[in-house]
Amino acid sequence: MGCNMKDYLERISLTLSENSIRLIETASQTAKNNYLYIQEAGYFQTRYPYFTERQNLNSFLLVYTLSGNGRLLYEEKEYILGKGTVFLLNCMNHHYYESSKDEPWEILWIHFNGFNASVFYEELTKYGFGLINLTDTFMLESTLRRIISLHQRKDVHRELITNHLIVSLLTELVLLSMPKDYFSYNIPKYINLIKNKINREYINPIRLDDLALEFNISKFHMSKEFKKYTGITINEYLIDRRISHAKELLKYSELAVSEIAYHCGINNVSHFINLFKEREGVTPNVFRREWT
DNA sequence: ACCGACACACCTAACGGCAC
DNA sequence: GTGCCGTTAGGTGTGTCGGT
Repeated sequence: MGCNMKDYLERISLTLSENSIRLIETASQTAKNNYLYIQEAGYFQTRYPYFTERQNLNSFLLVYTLSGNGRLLYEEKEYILGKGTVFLLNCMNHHYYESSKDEPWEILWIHFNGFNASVFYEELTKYGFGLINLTDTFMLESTLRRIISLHQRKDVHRELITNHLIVSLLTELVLLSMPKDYFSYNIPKYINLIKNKINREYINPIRLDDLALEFNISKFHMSKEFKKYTGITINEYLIDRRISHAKELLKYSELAVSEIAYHCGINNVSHFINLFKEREGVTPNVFRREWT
């Protein structure tokens, strides 16, 4: 091995209690190609001088503190790990964590990887890396224990179930880590009013200038805020609504494509076909044939 | 919270292809 | 030929970045 940046680094001091558990797994090819899968998992009761330092390991590490205190260094910042905190690391990045000197540090942890694992990590760190503090830790703790138990028992279906468990666990964490702004109670009123208007009136032409005028707000600001709180642009929302209605008419009516376009507020057939194909991958008629 | 500028997605119009 | 579906090119409205 050379000495370039890609080199794997690991320094460890394992100071563990006797009832600690470390499971090392070898996932099947199916799991590696299609699932989120466990590489290692365990329950550690650690005490000083327990520590781990690593870099360039192709794995994600989730650690949940059951009790005691730990310390984490990641992306040049220090974090104190108390009871109930969770963190998720990309082990390619340099990281160091250790048990505190004062009291034992008790943790549940999983090293995982797999299809789209990085998507969850990126989603979770979209607004920067941080510890996650849970008010209700029951789901997380029981899920981690169940994953460990599945692998201890060598359960026949462990890979499939573990995939499901990791996905739902990460989904929960992503939702919890979202900034408060993204929850409904902080959404400006006019965002929902715009949505309602589009839902009611998508058959008519709807222009940004008119919306801005109606809600007495700058067009630019309105566009930006709508995208921020809904994840899509106003026009995209409008088109989604129209295409959804079109799909319903294609499936459950005998109307011609040109008629359907008109009924959905798109007064130009060719444009309707373009939009439909772009979103559904097939033209309206092909879609109709596939569904009837 | 608002605005200017610019890239680009959207929309329109014109037209080609196909079935009848 | 006629009607309907689908493609394409070019003008225009929209989204977004960066600034106030």
